[in-house]
Amino acid sequence: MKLEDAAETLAQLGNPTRLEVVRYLVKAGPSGVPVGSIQRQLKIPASTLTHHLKHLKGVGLLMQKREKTNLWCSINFDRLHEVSDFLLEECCSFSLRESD
Amino acid sequence: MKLEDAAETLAQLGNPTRLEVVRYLVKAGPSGVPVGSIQRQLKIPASTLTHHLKHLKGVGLLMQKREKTNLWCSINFDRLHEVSDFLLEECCSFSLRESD
DNA sequence: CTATTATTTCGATTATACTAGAAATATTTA
DNA sequence: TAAATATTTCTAGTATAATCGAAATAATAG
Repeated sequence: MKLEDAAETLAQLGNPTRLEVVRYLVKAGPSGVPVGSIQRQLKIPASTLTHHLKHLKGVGLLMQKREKTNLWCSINFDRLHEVSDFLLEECCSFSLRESD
Repeated sequence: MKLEDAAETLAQLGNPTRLEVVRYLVKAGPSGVPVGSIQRQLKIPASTLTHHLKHLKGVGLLMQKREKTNLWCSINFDRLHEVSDFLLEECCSFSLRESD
């Protein structure tokens, strides 16, 4: 994962509202949840939510699938792992080398 | 780790320049590196760098220690782990439950 | 004290993000 | 077609962040 991509993804996760959405989607599991449910549960105005979902989708953290009138949202777990891996790979190599 | 704190820390990591600094500090290891070295190596203007270091320090990712005229900077590995753990703890619980 | 090197503060510019109400669009059901 | 529900677009106000040059402030060495 390139630094720029990691930074962009981290930046998107860095907004409290979006991180809350991400956490909610994670709890919802792989099957996901409709936009409207997120909106009602987290009490986020619809237009604000759409805006944030667009951001999450933009960095590949969000997957969407339409079913009838509902748009189901689910987290891209792989992508989430990529980001945490970026931090861990880059950062853990030295954590056991206290001798330096 | 509270969601707000995690979000704030992720946001700070979400700036390309800061993430580059973090990566550089990680490579430098626990002993750290002076501000001036970061500045010259990554070619970041001094005032810009100070600004970003303040941000990193603000969320506890950066530790500083003065030695003579040099201010040595090092990464707080524990804090870095807290953030990645936040993502992993909140996010991995469902990654094995594809049956939902 | 003076010079040198290191780092920070100040100030200003520019850009981008967050938020949400109102209106528009889409999709299904009756 | 009309009504109901779901989601998005439009628009705009407000706030905050990124950037960096110039000047100011340490801190040490000579």
